[in-house]
Amino acid sequence: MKTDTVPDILPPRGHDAKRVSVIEAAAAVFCREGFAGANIDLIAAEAGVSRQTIYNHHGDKEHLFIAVVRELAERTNAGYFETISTFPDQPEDLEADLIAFAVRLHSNCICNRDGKFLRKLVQAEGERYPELFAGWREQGPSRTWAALAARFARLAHAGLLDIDDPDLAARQFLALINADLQVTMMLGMQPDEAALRTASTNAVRTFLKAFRAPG
Amino acid sequence: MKTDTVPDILPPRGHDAKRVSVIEAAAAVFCREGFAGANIDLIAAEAGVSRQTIYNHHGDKEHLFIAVVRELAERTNAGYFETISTFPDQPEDLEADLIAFAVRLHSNCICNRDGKFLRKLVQAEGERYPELFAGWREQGPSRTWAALAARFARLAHAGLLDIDDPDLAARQFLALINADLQVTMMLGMQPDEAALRTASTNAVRTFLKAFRAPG
DNA sequence: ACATTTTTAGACACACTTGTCCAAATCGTC
DNA sequence: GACGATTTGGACAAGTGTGTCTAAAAATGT
Repeated sequence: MKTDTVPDILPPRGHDAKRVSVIEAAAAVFCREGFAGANIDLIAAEAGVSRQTIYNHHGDKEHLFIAVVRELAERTNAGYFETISTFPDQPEDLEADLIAFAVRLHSNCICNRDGKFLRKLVQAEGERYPELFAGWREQGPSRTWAALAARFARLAHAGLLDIDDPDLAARQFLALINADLQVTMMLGMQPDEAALRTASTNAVRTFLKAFRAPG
Repeated sequence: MKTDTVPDILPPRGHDAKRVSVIEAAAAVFCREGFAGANIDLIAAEAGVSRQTIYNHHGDKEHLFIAVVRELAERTNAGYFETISTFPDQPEDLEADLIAFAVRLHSNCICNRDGKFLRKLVQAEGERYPELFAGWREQGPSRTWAALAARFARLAHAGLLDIDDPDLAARQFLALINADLQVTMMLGMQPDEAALRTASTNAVRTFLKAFRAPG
């Protein structure tokens, strides 16, 4: 008879803890050093794990890399959907609510650890793993953009916005969000809260000048 | 007595030709493989030059990399200024002229070989060479944004646009320009002419909805 | 044509990494 | 406490890449 206090996840506990710790460390090192420059010994040390354990779990460097990207993509994707679910569908103050939403988007998705890592890995190694990143593109940006577009379409339907092409509006919203932070992010720096608010405010103001429904 | 037919550049001809050929090949390989993954033998082969020549010219891998970034930054910068000098200061058809300008910006600066390479190198290795990329930032984006902002300010002064903060408008113009091509560029793909036109048209239409002067 | 500089090809030492193997230690569970 | 599975550390072979050195070949300028 099984005395499962809780139907725990299949693999045992310590095993799993090490697994995520490896992924975490590998993500950091792959990002810092690139695929070729990443050193498995260093990843092992940073994960607090022996090198052999990494080989036990993932086989070789390439499979480890793939596992890292999949994990990051999954998390980042989940973060996007969760944040988009807080979109202001019935805003009291449209501008303020959209600004707050943009700030959430930044801190939960674009500027957080996983988001930054994933973006960097896509840019650096995208051409080396076409199928891997094609998959990311379809599961990630395509879906999240569509989700965001649906929310904007709803605001338009409610008469608050004047939007022809909701998909385009969603893309432009995201582009404007990033306008002030492009270079900062490019160099791997972390903008502070104030910068996030400023960037979001600037973006939303311009977005509303372009798309706010007349009247 | 010197019979200089033309006051040629100081270093001899073949020497210089090899120098640029090395930079060219190195740029390509550094971008494809990253700094750590780049192989000097491969660069030499791709440049049609012996490995020793590279060491003669640049000393070691790191100095070669620095030379590549400097060269790309210089060229890209020059391209930006040249293209910005074609900004429509006295437009006949504001929308059409701005769209054409945006297309030029894409094909001469953002999507061309040097621009793509430089962006990728900044993103991949920016954290490893803080001073190098800090220099790029000041000589590049800062200056080009200011130059573009000045042009927008002029259009505003002429009563064609309604702009509070020309610097912000310039950043947002560039951000909108890229809105449709973000993912494509991220994966290192080259958008075709039609995509460039579409992206530029979408961007300029929204930009003008936000900033066109009333009346 | 000659003198000087540059380039070339190859060999070389050295360091570093990956991935494997194995015996001992540790962990989780009954 | 004992059992099986996992982890560990260390040694190891094989491959790869950097940077140096050399002598011969080519190019350059006068």
